[in-house]
Amino acid sequence: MTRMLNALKKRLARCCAPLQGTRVSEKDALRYARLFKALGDETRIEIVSLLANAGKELCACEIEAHFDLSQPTISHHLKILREAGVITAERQGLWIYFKLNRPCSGDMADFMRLLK
Amino acid sequence: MTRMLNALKKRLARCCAPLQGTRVSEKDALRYARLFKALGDETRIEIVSLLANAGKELCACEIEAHFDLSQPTISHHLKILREAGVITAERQGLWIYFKLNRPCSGDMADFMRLLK
DNA sequence: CGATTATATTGACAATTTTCTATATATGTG
DNA sequence: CACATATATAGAAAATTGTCAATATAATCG
Repeated sequence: MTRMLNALKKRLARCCAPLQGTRVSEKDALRYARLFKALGDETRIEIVSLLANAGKELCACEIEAHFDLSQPTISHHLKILREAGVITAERQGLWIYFKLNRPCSGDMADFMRLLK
Repeated sequence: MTRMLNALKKRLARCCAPLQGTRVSEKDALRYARLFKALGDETRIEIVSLLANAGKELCACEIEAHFDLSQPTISHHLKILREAGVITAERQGLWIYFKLNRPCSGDMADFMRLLK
């Protein structure tokens, strides 16, 4: 068997056919990763579930009251959720109210559509 | 104004009405957090998008070929995705094929339903 | 069996994340 | 203005994560 045939055989033995098609853009990959990173923490999932269950906006102190964590720690988690677009914040006098930003589930739906 | 009235006023000035209803269970919070943590990395999002776009299973070497990362690093990411139930793996001879585990989007749908 | 190839695991290091204490900022009250 | 309260920020320590080089394991081939 010639060397050429060996090379051909090796190519046929490839594990996968070559791929075409495009991957998600780097920009979208970053966007999705940021959203999921924000949700990838047990405390933050519970904050989100608290807001979802309340069905209304809650001030930071109410949220804090449900956790065994310091005020700055909860403030930090709220900031991460806010920056990822999962929640929004609005000051009313002395309090700052947080609520779910429902459009964010649009991003998640986009991602699920990607999965087909 | 008596001290009692002051205390009452303070209670009326509460930022939020007390909450009833139940939060997500701790078990579910962990489950969601693990899923989202797995997806909260740009490389892993791109692996998932690669598999989604290919529309078929891919062996590890094919996946590796799309990244500028070492083989052990990709292997590590594949393991995390596998353990979170995002992908499944099946050995066929020398190669191990990875494919999307579509039921995982059921978990995500559950979470989105939580958000209402 | 020995050699080769594909993938996984180990162990180390660097980067990032979570958490805290201490302090700052913003708003409201007397 | 001084004081109280709600939230944010800074800075540091501890835990977790992403990465790599080296090595191990598993399957195949001769």
